[in-house]
Amino acid sequence: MSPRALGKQQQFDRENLIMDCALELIERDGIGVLTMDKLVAELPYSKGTVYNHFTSKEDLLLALCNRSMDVLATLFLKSEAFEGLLREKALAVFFAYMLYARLHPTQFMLVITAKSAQVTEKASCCRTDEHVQLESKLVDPILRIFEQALAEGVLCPPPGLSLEQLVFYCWSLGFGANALLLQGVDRCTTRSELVVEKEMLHSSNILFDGLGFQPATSEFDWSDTIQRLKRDIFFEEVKQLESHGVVLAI
Amino acid sequence: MSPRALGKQQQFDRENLIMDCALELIERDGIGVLTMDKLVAELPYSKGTVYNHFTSKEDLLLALCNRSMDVLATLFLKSEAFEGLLREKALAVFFAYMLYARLHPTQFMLVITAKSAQVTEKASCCRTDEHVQLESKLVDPILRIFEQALAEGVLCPPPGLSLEQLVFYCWSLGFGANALLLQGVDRCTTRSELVVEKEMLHSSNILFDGLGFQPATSEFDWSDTIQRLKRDIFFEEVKQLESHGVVLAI
DNA sequence: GTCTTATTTTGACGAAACGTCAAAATAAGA
DNA sequence: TCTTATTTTGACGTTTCGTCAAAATAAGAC
Repeated sequence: MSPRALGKQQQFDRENLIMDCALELIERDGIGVLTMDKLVAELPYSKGTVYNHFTSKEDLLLALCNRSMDVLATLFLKSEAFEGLLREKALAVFFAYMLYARLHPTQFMLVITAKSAQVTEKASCCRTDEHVQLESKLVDPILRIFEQALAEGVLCPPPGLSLEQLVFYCWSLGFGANALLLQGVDRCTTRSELVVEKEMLHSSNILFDGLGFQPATSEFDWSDTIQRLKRDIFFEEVKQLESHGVVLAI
Repeated sequence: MSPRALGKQQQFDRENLIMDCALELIERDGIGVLTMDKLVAELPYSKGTVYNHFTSKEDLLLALCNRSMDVLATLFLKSEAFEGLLREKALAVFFAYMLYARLHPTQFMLVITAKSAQVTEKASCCRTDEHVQLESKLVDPILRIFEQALAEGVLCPPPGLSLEQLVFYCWSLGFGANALLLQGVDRCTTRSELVVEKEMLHSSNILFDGLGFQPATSEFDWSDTIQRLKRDIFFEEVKQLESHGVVLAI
């Protein structure tokens, strides 16, 4: 009597189409100007249909954020699978984070926006649940790398620090650096000469050295690691960046 | 014929009253629910008057953010004036940042909100100018501390890094740590056992060690510095925190 | 004390955006 | 072709933003 429901796949495709369109609008006009009415106007669906998929505008923003986090999680998994020393894998994660921030600046900023109470308060709870799960998915590869490094004895942090704490410091630095650099590129004089990719690597080197992650910066040729990352696992992403006119300074 | 204009002081007081009221509403109901109509309802002024002071809702939010940044800048200046080693002063800055984030969590989060394009796009330009100036005011004390440390030779960072870069790493880490910890306190399992004040200090120690800032963590009793900070220059702030039921874990 | 005039305050109003819901359209099976 | 479960539609009610003409205010002139 009732197999009249929409197929899962069809539903999924449509959600993605809506999100693509929303992202396009945000990239063109800025997030502040995004309007459900405008969105609907550019879509082959009506407002009611859009609201069938997303319970509110904020729900849509968080969905967009989640989709973006999933892309990042994939990059992190690739970093973990990179053939090399554990510290090289950890460096790869930072590199991946930087690549992601440069490739999808709008979506990176969206993560910050989506974290604000303004958004989370109004999003559907299944969407926020999904968000929490994705946070784990992001952190897990880093946790595993550090766990193994501790086990192998190549990571000798100051005593009294837990695994979670170590990962947290990395995450803080990575998030902070990306957030500050992407935001203020044109505005703040203090940052005028800072380039995302350079600072990301310098700061991760300093942090890893501070954590006693072997081999130390001075004992290894990290620029070679970067070249391998660019050539091997992140070839596609780097090419894509270059097609946008961005040539990495490293 | 025309000295009928409002006094500067009077204007200033009223702006502060409006901001106080807005902050109260935000702390009570969340930022997403803040409405100019509600704000006006709780104020002895009319909507037109409020719009005489703030060109838009976003302008008001940025003004609130700026006022808060000025409070933080004062704490940073106190840190710079702290009697002690340069690295102790630098530690004091981190400690001040943490104190501020704990004392005014709403306003700290507001800084993140205010950084989003959503807000900056719609704020008045004199307000955004003020914001840029305040960013400098915040960074300047840190710049001076590091500058002097370099001059005195107690700071020996890896070669090739500029003063600005060093300060930037500190800022990234401080911002990231505060932002992540304040946001996800109740949500993300990864952070469940992390306490703002502890992580702030651990992470700054690691960073400073990585930067070759003398004396190294292992050669000095930093907990004594913290005690002095709590007892001397930040006595008021710590007391205020305790009156809110927060006892620092350090 | 009253009049003039520059300035500020007011709140009703228009525009715009959000989200809803009754009615229309659709499509699968009887 | 008819029935019926489901989806789609877009007009509409509600809320919020920000404006602006009119009213109120206050300082000086006479």
